[in-house]
Amino acid sequence: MSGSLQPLRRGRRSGGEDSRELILGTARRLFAEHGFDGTSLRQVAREAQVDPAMVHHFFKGKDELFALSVELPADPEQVLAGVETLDPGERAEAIIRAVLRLWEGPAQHGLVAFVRGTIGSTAKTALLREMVARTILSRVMAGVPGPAGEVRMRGDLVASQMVGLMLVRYVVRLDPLASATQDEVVRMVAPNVQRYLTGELDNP
Amino acid sequence: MSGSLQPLRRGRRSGGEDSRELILGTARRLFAEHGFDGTSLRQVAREAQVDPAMVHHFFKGKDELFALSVELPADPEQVLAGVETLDPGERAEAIIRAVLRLWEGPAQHGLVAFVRGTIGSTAKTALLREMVARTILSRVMAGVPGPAGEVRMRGDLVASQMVGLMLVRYVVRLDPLASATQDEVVRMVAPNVQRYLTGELDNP
DNA sequence: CCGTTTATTCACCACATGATGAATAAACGC
DNA sequence: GCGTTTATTCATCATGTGGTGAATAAACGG
Repeated sequence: MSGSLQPLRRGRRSGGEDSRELILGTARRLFAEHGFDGTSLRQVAREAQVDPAMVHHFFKGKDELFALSVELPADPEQVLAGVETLDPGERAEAIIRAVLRLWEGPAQHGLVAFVRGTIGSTAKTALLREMVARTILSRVMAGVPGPAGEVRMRGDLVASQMVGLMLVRYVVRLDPLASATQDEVVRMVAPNVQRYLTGELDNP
Repeated sequence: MSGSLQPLRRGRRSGGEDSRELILGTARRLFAEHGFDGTSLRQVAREAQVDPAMVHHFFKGKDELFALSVELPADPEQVLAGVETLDPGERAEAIIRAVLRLWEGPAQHGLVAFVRGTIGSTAKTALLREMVARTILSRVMAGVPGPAGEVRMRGDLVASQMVGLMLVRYVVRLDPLASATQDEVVRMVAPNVQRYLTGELDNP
C-alpha cells in the first residue's frame, strides 16, 4: 500500500517512436494556432507527451524550434520566379496563382504561424515590411511602366489586395471565399489586381 | 553618509496628476504596439512610472484594462449608418470613406490593438469572423442583387480588399499607401470594391 | 561483452507574470 | 479638527516561463 509509486523509468525508450519529429510536428501546429509568444515550450512538450527537457535536448531553444517549425519550403524568389519576365499587362493572374499555390502547399501551417507571429508585434512588423517591400514587391513590380512614385503606390495597392486575400482565405477563413477553388479566386480577383498593376488609377 | 535612503514616500501624491488616465493611455499605446499577450501589467506600470499595484487598484485586472483600452468609440453599426440606404451601384466610396474615417479617428490605437490581439490566436479569430460576417458584411451587402451565395462571395471579396487596405495602411504601414490622403485612397480603390459589389465577376 | 552515444527523466535556477493584502499618507467631507 | 475615503507603496504568493546539469537506461559499435 504505502509502496511509493516507482519513479518513471528513465533512459532511452524501447520503441522506435521518433520524438524529435513528434515535437517538431506539435510545435508547428501550436505555433500556427497561437503564434510565437502564445506558445510555450512546456505546452509543446505536454501535447507531444514528452518531458520539457527533451525539447532542449533536440533543439537549442525556443528560437531554433520556431525557426525549424516555420521553415518556409520555398523562398519568395523561387515562388515568384518568372513573374518579372511576363508582360505587366497579364501579370496579375500569375501572381495570384503563385501565391495560392504557395499557401495551399505544405507551407501553409508555417505561413499562418509566420503571419500570426509577425502581426503580433511592432518590431516583427517592421521586418515584414522590409521583406515585402524589398524582396517581393520589387520583383512583382519590375518592368511596370510609370513614374517611380506611382509604381510604388501600385505595388502597395497590389499588396493590400493580396494580403487581404491571404488573411481572409487562410487565416480568418471567411466562407465562401475560403472554400472557393483556385480558378474561381483567380477569375474573381485577377481583374482588380491587374487594374492596380497597369490600369487607370485616377479615373474610375 | 550611511543614511539609509528613505523609503519612497507612500500615500497619496500631492499633485493633481491623474494616474488613472496615465495608466490607461500607456496601456492603450502598449497594447496597440505589442498586442495583449505581448504587454504586461508591469510594463505598463513601469512606463507610466507607477507602482504595479496601482494598476490593480484602478482596474480589476489585465482583462478589464485591455477592455477599457481598446474600447471602440463607435460601434460598426454607427460607423456604417446609412450605407445600406445607398444605391449598391455607388456604395463603394461610402464604405471606404467610413472605414478611413473610423481608422483615422481616436479609435486608431484601439483598433490596431484589437487587430493585433485578434489575429494572434485561433480562438479570437473565430470571434472576429463572426463579427465581420454578421454585423458588418450583412449591413454592407444589404440590397445587393443576385443569388444569396454569390452575394456572400461578393461580401468576402469586399472584406478581403478592406482588410488588406487597413492592414497595409495602418498596421504594417507600407509607404506610400500609408501616407496617401483619404481622397487618393478612395479614388484608387473604390472602383475595385465597386466591382466586387456589383460588377461582373466571372467575365474579366 | 564493454564503452560510447543517445534518449529520457528529474531536480533545480532565475526570472517575469498576474494578483492580493496590509501599511501609509494625502485629500476630502463635515 | 476628525473620520472617511482614496491614492500610493511594499511585501509577498503561486504559477509559468526558458534554460541547465546531472542521473539513468536503452541502443549501438567495436
